[in-house]
Amino acid sequence: MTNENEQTKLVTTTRVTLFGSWNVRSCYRVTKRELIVRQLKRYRIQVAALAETKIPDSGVCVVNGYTFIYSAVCLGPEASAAWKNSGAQWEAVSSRIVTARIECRPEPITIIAVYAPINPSNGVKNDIETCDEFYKTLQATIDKTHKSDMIMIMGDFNARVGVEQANTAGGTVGNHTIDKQNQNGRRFVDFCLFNSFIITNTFFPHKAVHQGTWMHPKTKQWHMLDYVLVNRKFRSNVQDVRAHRGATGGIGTDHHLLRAKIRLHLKCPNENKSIRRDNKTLSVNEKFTNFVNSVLERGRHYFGNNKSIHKGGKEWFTPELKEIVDKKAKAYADWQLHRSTTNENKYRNRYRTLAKIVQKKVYAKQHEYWEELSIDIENAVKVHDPTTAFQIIRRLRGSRQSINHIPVQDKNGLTLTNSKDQLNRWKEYFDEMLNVDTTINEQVLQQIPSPTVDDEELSRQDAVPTLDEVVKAIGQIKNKKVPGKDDVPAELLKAGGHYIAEWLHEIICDVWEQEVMVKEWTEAIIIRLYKNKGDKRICDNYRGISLLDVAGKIFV
DNA sequence: ATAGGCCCCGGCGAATGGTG
DNA sequence: CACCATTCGCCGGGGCCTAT
Repeated sequence: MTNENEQTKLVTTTRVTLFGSWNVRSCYRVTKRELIVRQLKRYRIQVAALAETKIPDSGVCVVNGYTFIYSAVCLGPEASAAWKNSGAQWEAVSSRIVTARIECRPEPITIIAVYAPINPSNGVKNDIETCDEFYKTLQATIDKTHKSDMIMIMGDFNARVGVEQANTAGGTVGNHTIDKQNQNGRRFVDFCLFNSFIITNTFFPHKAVHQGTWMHPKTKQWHMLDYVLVNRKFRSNVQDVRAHRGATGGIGTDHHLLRAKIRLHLKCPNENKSIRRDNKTLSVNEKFTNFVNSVLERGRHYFGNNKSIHKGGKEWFTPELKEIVDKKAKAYADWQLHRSTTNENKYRNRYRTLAKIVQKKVYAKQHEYWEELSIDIENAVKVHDPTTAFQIIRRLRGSRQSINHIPVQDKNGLTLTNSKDQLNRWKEYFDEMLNVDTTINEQVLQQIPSPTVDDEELSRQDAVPTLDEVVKAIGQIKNKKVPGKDDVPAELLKAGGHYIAEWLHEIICDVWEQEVMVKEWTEAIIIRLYKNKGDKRICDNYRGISLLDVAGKIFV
């Protein structure tokens, strides 16, 4: 899909893969994500490190074939395949650092996407501490990588590398710098020296406009703040690094896209081994991942923050919208061209009006899709559940023993270690919700009249809560207003009522039967499911309720 | 039985606060 | 200064209650 035509023919083993580093200043909304993907596609970037995504959680989602490992890495289709092929490892070390490992030729590559703290202004203690912490974490992360790997650290370092460092820094810094060093810059170069990384940006001669990635709003000076680092021994693999200004206007950001040409070959499977069919051979975790993928992603659910979950996909981005976004991008380019001329204001205003229109339209679109979402969920649940999701759940449930008995090997591989953070986070959510809603908790629990039949049922068959019970619980919640909050789930329940209930039931069954670990997983699912509604209030309530549901069943 | 009032909510723009 | 997310405040619609 990308660069077959030119490079592949030359030398097959050394295909060029394009890497990007981009401060996108939010990829909070899925609309924004799609815009980003669009630009990445345009620049044929397979692996991108995004900075300032403003996504508080970590996790994985897919947009138009691009895999977002948020909060910071975005993988193109091929890279995604290669990544999945090599075990889909990722880790959100901190909110500022995300790593992913991909099998490549000649060496596996560890990508570290970073977003460094801003330059501490005149020794403010807090800032310095965050910087220290950041570099400490980064160092620790590097220490953990495979020694033979090619390591690429990409991202917004908020550091300025000085001309004067080119000579002193022992080959770490090239001759093509544009800045005076600042405090972060010093730290940054020290760090590179220590780990023998090279700052690839500075090795390639370009026009100044193709080097700077960010313009200081006041001084109008362009600075090089985004960097691509690579370990020294892989220096020769880097063919070029430069900034591309064209991508900036398409999404609202003030940073330019930094693109690196790296000579390496992504090891993707010739056929993306049909993911869902061969379940037998899959480990539990893979099953789980598949489950999440197939169900959540199929329904196009994006989780991450309560507002940003909705179906993504093809249709919202209409030609009309596309056109206007392009127009906006063009307007931005024009504006940049006329900076500090008499006409600047004209171009600026044009850009601004266009930007406003785009914002409005995109927003409208998004809302349309939220509207459709309930239907979407219903369909997803209705159509895909019986065939895939439910099966997977059952299989999951069926392989309960294996979950319990399978040694660490199965669990540790990818999902567990890497998403430890996530699990903890979900747990936090869980705890939080429970704590916050304790009052409601009681009320709701009282409302659930603990049907006697169900008690028998419970003890009789597998001690699972029955579907009835779930339905009833939901019904109760729906009918009866919870004081202080409103009877929100009605909508969603109306849309997906029965199926949702079944779904919940399945999950609760799992929760009921299985160990803590799995419980947390399923809770995660539940949370995500209910976060899908998009609206914050609904989310909160629903999530609360669903958790209460689970909690009620489990703990009472 | 119907009309009118009240309340609640979602939608939307403007203002605000925070960030680089 | 530009951008982003959030909040505030206003408006209009619909449901529900009540008064005639």
